Amino acid sequence: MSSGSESGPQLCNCLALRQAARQATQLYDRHLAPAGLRTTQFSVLVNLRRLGPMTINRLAQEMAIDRTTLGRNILPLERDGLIAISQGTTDKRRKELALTQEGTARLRRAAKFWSNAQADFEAQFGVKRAAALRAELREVAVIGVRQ
Amino acid sequence: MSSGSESGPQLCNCLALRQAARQATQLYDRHLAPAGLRTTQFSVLVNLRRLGPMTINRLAQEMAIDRTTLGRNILPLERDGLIAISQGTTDKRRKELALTQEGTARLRRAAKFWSNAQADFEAQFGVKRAAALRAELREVAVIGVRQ
DNA sequence: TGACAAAAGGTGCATATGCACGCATTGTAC
DNA sequence: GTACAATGCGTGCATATGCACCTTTTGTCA
Repeated sequence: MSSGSESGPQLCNCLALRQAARQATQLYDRHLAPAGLRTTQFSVLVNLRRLGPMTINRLAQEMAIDRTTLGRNILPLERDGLIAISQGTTDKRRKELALTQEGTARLRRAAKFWSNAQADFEAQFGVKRAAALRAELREVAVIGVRQ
Repeated sequence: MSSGSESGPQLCNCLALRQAARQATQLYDRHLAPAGLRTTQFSVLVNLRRLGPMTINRLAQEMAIDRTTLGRNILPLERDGLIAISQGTTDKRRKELALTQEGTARLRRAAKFWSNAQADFEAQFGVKRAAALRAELREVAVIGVRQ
């Protein structure tokens, strides 16, 4: 190959996405640390509050994450009493995830830190620029859904 | 908060980045699978070919990845004989990573699949649009470096 | 109703990620 | 030359990620 993978200025879309995601995750995680939550955990709680109780499959679809990954991500949250997992009544296969009171409280505390992280990010990257970036990233996420 | 984390259209930059990175990773990994390489592993090999033999710290810095993460990522590559790890002569702390012949061969095989992945991605997202996105993502990665 | 497809979820395996902490080696100053 | 900082790397711990494969439970249709 004359090599399409030479990468001074990073030609691989996937790599560029992963690097950026790693850096952003570190930034947000640092901010969220005082609340005892990781970025992923925070987003699980946020989505449960936003959409109400629901099953693992549904939430996974909502978060564009693999079902089995989410199934494991929620375990620490249950262990810490932030969410409750109950078996479905009509459909015994289902497991309903619901935010607990403690989870709600933790989420409230964490929200402040998340805002700080978001502000930190956007102070460096630009508010409008970030909004535009998110719009593009949404399109990228959709690509995956179609596969 | 009146809630900055409501996320129909995803307001969290970090989450947007992670979701997009996950989807892209799945796409690229599917394409690279026949070569027996993950996206991360492919990029390690690419960087070693591009920059020549070097230490873990140096490569980690080059790839904008945590040193300890990279230290573990290279283990499967060494196990499979794609890279060689040798102790430094002048400085005994150092470990030099180098592409082996087998690694070079594997990389050559994988390059084709990577091109397919890249083409697949850009056919859906747009070539110029992808280039613009990468440029923005590079800026995001730089934010992390400054912390 | 009995066979079979479809859906919800779990598990094993392998890798990816990074923080806190520790160990050995090297560089530096006095 | 010795104390001490700095550097290069490893480990323990916890979480994140997803594929292949499996079990249980529902839905469907003849």
